[in-house]
Amino acid sequence: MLLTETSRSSSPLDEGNSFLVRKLSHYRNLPADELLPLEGSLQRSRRTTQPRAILIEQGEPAGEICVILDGWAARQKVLADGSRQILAFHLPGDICEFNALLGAAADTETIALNGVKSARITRRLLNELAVAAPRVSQALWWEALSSNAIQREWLINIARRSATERIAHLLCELHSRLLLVGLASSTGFQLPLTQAQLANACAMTVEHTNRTLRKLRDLAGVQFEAGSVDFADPEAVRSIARFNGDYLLLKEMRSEASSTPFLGAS
Amino acid sequence: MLLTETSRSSSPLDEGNSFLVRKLSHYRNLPADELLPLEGSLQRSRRTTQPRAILIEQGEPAGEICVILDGWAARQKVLADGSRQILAFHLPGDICEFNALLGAAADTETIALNGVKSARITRRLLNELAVAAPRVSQALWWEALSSNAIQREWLINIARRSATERIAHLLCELHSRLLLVGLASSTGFQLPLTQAQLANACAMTVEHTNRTLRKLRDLAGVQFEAGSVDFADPEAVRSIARFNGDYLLLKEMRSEASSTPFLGAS
DNA sequence: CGGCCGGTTGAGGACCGTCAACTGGCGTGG
DNA sequence: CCACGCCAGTTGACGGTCCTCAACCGGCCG
Repeated sequence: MLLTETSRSSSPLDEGNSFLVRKLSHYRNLPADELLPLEGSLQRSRRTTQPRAILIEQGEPAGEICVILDGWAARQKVLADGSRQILAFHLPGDICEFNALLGAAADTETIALNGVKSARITRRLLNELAVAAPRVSQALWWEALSSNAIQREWLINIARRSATERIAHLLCELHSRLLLVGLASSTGFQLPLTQAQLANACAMTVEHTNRTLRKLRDLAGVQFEAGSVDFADPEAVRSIARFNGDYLLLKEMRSEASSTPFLGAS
Repeated sequence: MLLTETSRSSSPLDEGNSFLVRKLSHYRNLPADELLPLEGSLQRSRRTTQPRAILIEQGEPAGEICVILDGWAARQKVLADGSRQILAFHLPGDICEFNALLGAAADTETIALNGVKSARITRRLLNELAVAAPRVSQALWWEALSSNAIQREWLINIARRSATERIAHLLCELHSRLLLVGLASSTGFQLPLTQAQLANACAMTVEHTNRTLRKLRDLAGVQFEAGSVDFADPEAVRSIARFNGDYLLLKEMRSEASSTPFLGAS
């Protein structure tokens, strides 16, 4: 069965923070006392964004990063002709706009795909975590690496794979990422995307995406309905996609990787 | 005329460091005394790599980053079938594998395209710079942002542009980046790439790349010969590519962007 | 000399985009 | 209440961009 946020939050304070914490804990063992400052801060900076509304505006020099507590977001670039290209999907537990920490204006915009609950991590908090919670700090930066690796894999997806492989690969990636935070079963997950958004992310037309989805259903029994996906045979889908999830960097960090990146107040 | 490294190095100590320093100085005004530790370190860690040889091996958990002092490199991912996809070109003054700082094993390999002179920046040096040379440290991290932005733009290039636009856009990007370090004239630059490498980076076949280059020559007078490119009409090429270089983040950093990222020793 | 590599050209076809039309669901407003 | 419009999804016909396969050229080097 598919887990939802509310069905698994244990305490009021914990509510909504757990996806990020759960993911970070996969990277590294994190003692509870190190997690408290992060969890508290996320709790205090919660906000809600409506579907289709802008979560992070282009040109916004934030100086803080955005954590998706619940819901899906998409990072996209607005092109000269007004069209948009989706560059990344942000799922619960993901961190958006790591580069905002340097004070750079975002050259992309991030929109909410469905109702999104988010929170912010300030530069100051990151500084404090680097000293007071080095393991948490490391895990956060590991997350940034993972995010870059996903960006690179998207390039490969579009550059080298056929339409069928491409869609299948994206679905496998989303499945793996959602599994990590407990938002997928072994054979399916909630997918709050229209075919147009799926098409955009895969650099295809809507029509061809539609036909490709049909093909995936015929080939591997992939079911799309009512905002959810079900893999009748997950291994078949991964095989079609030639999916290898190593790039997600999900395997545990070597703990002797003793660098603790943090931001110093200047 | 095209400038070469040797023709513009002023002092022996300065030799080969100047491309990085020149680029960083575009981001931010850097006092000479802050630059000394960086320049000295680069000087001490110089190494040379032969054409086609591996500069950074896949799986290598470096803990230090690599600076291209001279020559071109390519970051590429080896796929399951043994083929490779080029993800980025690294030009003189560029920094490779920023993620290596966290101790992550590289999931890509970086090869030298021609003879490459490189140097390393250790985590320890970055820590010291963050304290002793905050402006240099900021500029280095700004460079990392620029590198990520280029990665995103490559996705857009492959996702949304036709073959002609795609090649033209890549050429415009390389031109802008080389101009920044003084390695291009207003109408051309040295291009140490085979058509096969150009094709790979643009996700096209060699044959179609060849025909596209011919088309670019017919449309905009772009000349390819003997490892160099000449734009008869640079503005025409940019127009074909719909090139807008804002994503390169070349405009000067706001100096009130007062975050000083650095790595703390743990 | 022969082999290899990079570049070039041609013919044919596949994959995917374009254009067009139609469906069903949903909310709005007459 | 139904009419209407809009949006997401679906299907078909057609065409173009780009890939595949094949061949050839010139330069370089052993």
